[in-house]
Amino acid sequence: MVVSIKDVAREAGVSHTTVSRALRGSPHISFDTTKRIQQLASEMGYEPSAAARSLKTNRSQVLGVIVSSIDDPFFSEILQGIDDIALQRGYSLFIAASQRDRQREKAIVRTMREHRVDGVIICSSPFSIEQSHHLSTFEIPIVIINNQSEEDHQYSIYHDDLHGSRQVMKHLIDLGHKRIGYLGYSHAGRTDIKRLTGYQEQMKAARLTIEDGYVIEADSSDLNCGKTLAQQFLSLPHPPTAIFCFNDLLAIGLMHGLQEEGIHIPEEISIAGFDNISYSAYTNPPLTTFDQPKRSIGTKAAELVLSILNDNREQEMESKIQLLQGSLLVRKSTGKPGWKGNHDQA
Amino acid sequence: MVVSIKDVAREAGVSHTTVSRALRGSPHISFDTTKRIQQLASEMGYEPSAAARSLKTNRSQVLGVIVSSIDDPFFSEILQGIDDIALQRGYSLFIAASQRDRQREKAIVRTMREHRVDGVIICSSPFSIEQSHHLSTFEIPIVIINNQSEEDHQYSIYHDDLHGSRQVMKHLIDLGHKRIGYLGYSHAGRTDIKRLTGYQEQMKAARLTIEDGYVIEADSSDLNCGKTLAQQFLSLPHPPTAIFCFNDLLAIGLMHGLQEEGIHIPEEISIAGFDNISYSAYTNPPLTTFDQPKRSIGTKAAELVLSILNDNREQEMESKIQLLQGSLLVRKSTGKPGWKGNHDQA
DNA sequence: TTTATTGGTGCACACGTGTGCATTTGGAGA
DNA sequence: TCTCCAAATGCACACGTGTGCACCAATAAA
Repeated sequence: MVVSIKDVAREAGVSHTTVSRALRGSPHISFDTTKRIQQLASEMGYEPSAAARSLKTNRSQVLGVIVSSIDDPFFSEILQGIDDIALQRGYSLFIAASQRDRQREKAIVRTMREHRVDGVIICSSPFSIEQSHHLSTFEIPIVIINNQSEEDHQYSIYHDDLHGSRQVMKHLIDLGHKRIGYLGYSHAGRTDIKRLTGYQEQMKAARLTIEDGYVIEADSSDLNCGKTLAQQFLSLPHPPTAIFCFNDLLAIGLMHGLQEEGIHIPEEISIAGFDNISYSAYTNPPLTTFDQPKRSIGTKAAELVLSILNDNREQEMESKIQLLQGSLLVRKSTGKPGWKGNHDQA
Repeated sequence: MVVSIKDVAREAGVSHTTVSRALRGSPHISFDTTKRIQQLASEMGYEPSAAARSLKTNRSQVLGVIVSSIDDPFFSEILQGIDDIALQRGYSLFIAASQRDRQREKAIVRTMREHRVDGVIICSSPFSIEQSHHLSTFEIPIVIINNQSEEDHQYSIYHDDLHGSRQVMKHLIDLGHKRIGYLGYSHAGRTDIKRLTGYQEQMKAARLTIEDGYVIEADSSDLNCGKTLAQQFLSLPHPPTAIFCFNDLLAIGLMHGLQEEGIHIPEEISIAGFDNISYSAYTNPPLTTFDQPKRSIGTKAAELVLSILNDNREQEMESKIQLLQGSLLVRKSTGKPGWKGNHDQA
């Protein structure tokens, strides 16, 4: 049997009002009564009903989180960050995976609206604008992580992809590479563009030419697209001696595909990833990558939503966009070109 | 402004009762009215308040999911399975990570009780019994995935670890290995015992001796405990020629540690994992492992909770325990012993 | 015309909690 | 003893939804 505030009241011989106040520590209630009721409620196993409270207060104490996919290690680390803050501040999380499926997105948004979620964190590459508008008309604060769409959003957390991309490219160029390829991910709008821009910019700055076929845009960021992509790079007239990948998953897949073709990494081709998911320290060779502060991104996002909720709304209405920076992580998958003799003619 | 059932009623010129019935498709309301009101509600952007409904119906349409850690790839695949069913059946998910921390567990259970979650799926290795009792006194149906504690739980989904462990061991023995080690995970109670049992049983059946130090129990299942463990195995008087690991994360970590010591896999030592997380197909060499049907485990668990909720309670009170089987997945990390000459004396 | 029936709708209350206002109680001051 | 004040508590309503029951109107049956 679920015990309500009235049950406690009956047991304590007071009105439910008194119980309500005592539990919330209202100054109108005498110290003795407060203590006695709190004690009793705890003994009776009372837990306030979030539903009833939320109905009355218009606060659900729930945050919605939308990711593209739960089992993408990149997202799950961000989720951990969000989870930390949420639990600590007494919020629960609705977590749902959009799977980049419009139908699912609609269902998710509907559910979150029904539950009157206090805020939403979107961390899903191509989350449709129309759905987020749908949310915002409900006056639900939304924070977008690494917003991929073209238009800016009022509250966002970004990772500084341009900076990261430059670092990776500088590293490759410093090693002496001249023929560098880029493996992108077409469904990641803005992020892919930033990383590609850094690539192009640094190539230009170093007066290196981007040959035809050096830039490939994958249409999935799974591990398993490595094989075909490897062959695409290898079949070029002058295959690159280094490939900068949009993220670690693609890099690992590509590395695997290249190794299956008998290519030695980094002796013949250097590979660099991006994001630093936990696996990439354990690949063979360990992957050089850019360490994006995923956990911080999660915590910052959660803190931002909560601050929007709790701060003075009027005063804080200016938009808040935060830019976080990571750092280059050099491991063993990158090295000087031609360690083992370069059998292609330049 | 959030629109309520009353706003719709006012607009439609009927009572809120009629609106409530029309939206739920009650047969008492005329077809025309029903259609008209549904249309109007949709135009006005009405979404029923889950809080109010839940208060009245005692159903929150929310399931709680407790995992040890969100960024463990094993759990996240199970989560995907749960998420699929939940979304499809109109349930939302509270997902929380216990991090094997008593304090967090308490907070999670409290939050779930407050929200009057309809059911809970526990998928967290060492979730304390005391907390799940705490939940069950609240009459919340609980399904436990791969229950680790010693006492059985009424509703559970298990993977057949004994079967799996036997398959892996048979594979190693068939390859001709005689000196086989086992790397376990001490915090996984029952699961570790089952896998270890399969190991011991098959060793005995093949009349192989388990030398001192062949069984090591790690106290973490992270990737990064590989190095020290590798040295532990290598420093044995007769190092094993094959090591069966409790799960893929440990196997990958160990493989990495061994490779850092210059050991060739599988030529010098064969490594087998367990679970088949997505990454294990992309290690170098690709990992031989046992494919646990993680997604099915998730969907079965979700379906089980929901069936407990919706079926006739009285009739279905018998306990339901399901046992799912996976299949062996032979990749490249296992091979015949002594391919490259075995420099240890037997 | 009256009565019984049925389909359609509204009234009023309930769910559990929070809050403005009224009420009670106890004690201090006159 | 009476008055006044403040501290402590209870009453009643509200939040948004669902439901038993009563009500009304229209039609069929008598």
